Amino acid sequence: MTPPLHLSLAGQAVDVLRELVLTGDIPPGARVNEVELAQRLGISRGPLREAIRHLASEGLLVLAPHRGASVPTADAADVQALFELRTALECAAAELAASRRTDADVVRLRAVCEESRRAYSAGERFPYRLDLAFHQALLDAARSPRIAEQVRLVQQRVVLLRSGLRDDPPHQHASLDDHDALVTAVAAGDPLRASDVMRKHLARVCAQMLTSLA
Amino acid sequence: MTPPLHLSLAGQAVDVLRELVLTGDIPPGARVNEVELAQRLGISRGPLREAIRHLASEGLLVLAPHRGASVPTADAADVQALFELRTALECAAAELAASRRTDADVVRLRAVCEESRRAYSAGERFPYRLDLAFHQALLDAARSPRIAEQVRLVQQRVVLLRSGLRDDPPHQHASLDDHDALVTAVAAGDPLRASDVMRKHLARVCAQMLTSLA
DNA sequence: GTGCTGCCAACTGTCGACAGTTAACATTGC
DNA sequence: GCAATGTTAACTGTCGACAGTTGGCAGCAC
Repeated sequence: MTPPLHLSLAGQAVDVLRELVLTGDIPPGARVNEVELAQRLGISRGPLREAIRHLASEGLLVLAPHRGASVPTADAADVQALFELRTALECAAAELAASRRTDADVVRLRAVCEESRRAYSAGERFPYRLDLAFHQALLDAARSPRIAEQVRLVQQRVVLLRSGLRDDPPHQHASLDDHDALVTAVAAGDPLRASDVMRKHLARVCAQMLTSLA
Repeated sequence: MTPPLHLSLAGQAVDVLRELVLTGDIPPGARVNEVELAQRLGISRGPLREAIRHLASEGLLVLAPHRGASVPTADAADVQALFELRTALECAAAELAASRRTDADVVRLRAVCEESRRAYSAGERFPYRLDLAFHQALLDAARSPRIAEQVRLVQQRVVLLRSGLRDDPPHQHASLDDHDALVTAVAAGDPLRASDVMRKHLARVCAQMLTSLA
């Protein structure tokens, strides 16, 4: 049922390598050996190099001349800069979502929120998977393909940052409330409030990430 | 005086090819023949392919499997989506600039505005070069490297769109006023107004671009 | 004349090998 | 012992060639 979206070896290598980086299989700071990884993937260096350059353009790898690629490590300034970008994008998305949402969008957002609360009440931690699902649902409601694409890339970098953090934070309840408030603002068609709630939500997430970093 | 920032052939090819696309030397819709262009640049296909993929990641080329790269053509929906992204980014940049600007930033912004008015009064049209310089100065004042990087990429796409448009628009005086209003808001340290002015400015530019397209 | 079928040229995707550079190690002089 | 220097191994940057696919063209049937 899942058609091989990428027929080319380079395309497949992008997917595999992205997973290797995001799961921490290749940890931040580690370097990528082209010949070794090419053998491991059973392909030649050509397609692998294209995959490496592609992931570098997504920010999942950094390139140094004659020194190859490595997984980036982030300091506090990087986190702040990244969240400034994320805030710009997702606040705009929240505004647009509040302006353009359909009933189906609201239903979907509410469903994700409820599932999140169920999972949280069930004693488990707030699954990050559902957090991503919520933000994705909001992006769908915004109907702005380019903003959605950029948010996807930024979220990927955030996932990479999280992979370096071991302790899951205690702010999950606040995030659940933020999401609910966001849905309320979007459902009410209130772009300003949606943007404002999103801004505060991301400020909290960013602050928590900065403390986890230190 | 211009140090070869990219020693590698691939890096040089990126610069050359980017210029070929942005100047319209390779017009929108045209396809890129790897062997032919490689010979023309005096390099092999390997580095050129890397350059092509890089520009594709910047949105200056689109790739079709087994059909190579071509310069993208944009319709009204593309322009709108692009300007939604640009608005999200530059409004955030305007906000940050209003919060973080130094006296030197304000001086620089005012200088660019005055030079623009001088050039406009001199009978010439408002040089697009100075428009870019203004937005660049604003980004410098915002001090958000990731937002600045993304704006740079979006502006590049806008330049590509403009290359397909022959008639320069009559809204230049309005843009000059917008820029002045923006500087005033930034100098006053008023993020909300800066963002609002920027939003309206970009809405005007976008609308004008859409009419030029039709 | 029209539609289909098979061939063909052109181009992209991929590979293996060579050349150049970097960084680490060993060596030498002090 | 320490610093500077020569050496070497490993890795990246680059190249030319082969294989597979795509789209167009000619030829044939109708």
